[in-house]
Amino acid sequence: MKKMVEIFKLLTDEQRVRILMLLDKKELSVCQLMGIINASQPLISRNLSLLYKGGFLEERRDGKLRFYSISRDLPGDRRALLDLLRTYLKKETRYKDDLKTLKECSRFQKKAGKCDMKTLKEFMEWKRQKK
Amino acid sequence: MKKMVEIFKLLTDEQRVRILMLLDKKELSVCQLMGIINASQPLISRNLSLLYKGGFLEERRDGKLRFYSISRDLPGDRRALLDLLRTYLKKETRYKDDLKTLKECSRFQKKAGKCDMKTLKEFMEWKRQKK
DNA sequence: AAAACATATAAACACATGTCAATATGTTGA
DNA sequence: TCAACATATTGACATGTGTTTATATGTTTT
Repeated sequence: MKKMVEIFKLLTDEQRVRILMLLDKKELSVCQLMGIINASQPLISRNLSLLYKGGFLEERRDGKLRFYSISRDLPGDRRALLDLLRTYLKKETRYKDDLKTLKECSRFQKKAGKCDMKTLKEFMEWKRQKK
Repeated sequence: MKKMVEIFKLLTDEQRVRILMLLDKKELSVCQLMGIINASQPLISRNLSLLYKGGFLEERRDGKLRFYSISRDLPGDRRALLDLLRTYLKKETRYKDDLKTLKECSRFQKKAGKCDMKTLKEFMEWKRQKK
């Protein structure tokens, strides 16, 4: 029961939920998440670490980059929570906007042929100007 | 999305989850919950109030007593969360113990023919000695 | 080996939350 | 109306959590 409560605590932060829903679509690196969510690197790292320790994520290292994705053998309760989130966030602006930004970011990177911080900063700049 | 996060916050406290799972079985008054959960009255009241404001509960007044129960028109997300909790807490000791205590408490009250604090205190005492 | 880079971790602070003690509200019965 | 009772609310305090700044780790490139 305490375990369950600890899991809920992880979902108590909007940014963590956003990260989860983004990773639910696609494996992403820290700097990609920074670009999409527009938050500081330590904060993203910290929240990833918490979600990781909570059994939601798995990690893959590729050179300097670390990619995070939803764990392939996600425990049942966490799987159910993800399903629930997907269902009930579907219509929310913030959720839809994030998925849109994710696509834009992927396209931007493909064009640049890179996945480094400089490219991501450029993306963030481009995104900011679009408004 | 913020709304969803607020709902999770309610499930971040073990006592609130216990209350929810008890009410999931049966309508209960504040003093009954006190007896079963063995916590102070202000604390139970506060947590009931939070769950109520969060759309989980409905209230019925009968004289001095206030009975709480799971809202009959529970929003979908909260309904889904309750289902999830029921499923994944089923095997937990704390959950099973609480349900057992609930039954004992109901029996004790039926025998006493009352639902007042004095009776509940007696129940708590009886329960404590049984150990 | 050194410099540049991506990410993680630690320290410090502000802010939110849980809990208890005290008090208020509202109902029942004498 | 008053006393007894069930419940709600408030104020105060300790503890927990999110965020930022600064620093550490580990990898790649030159």
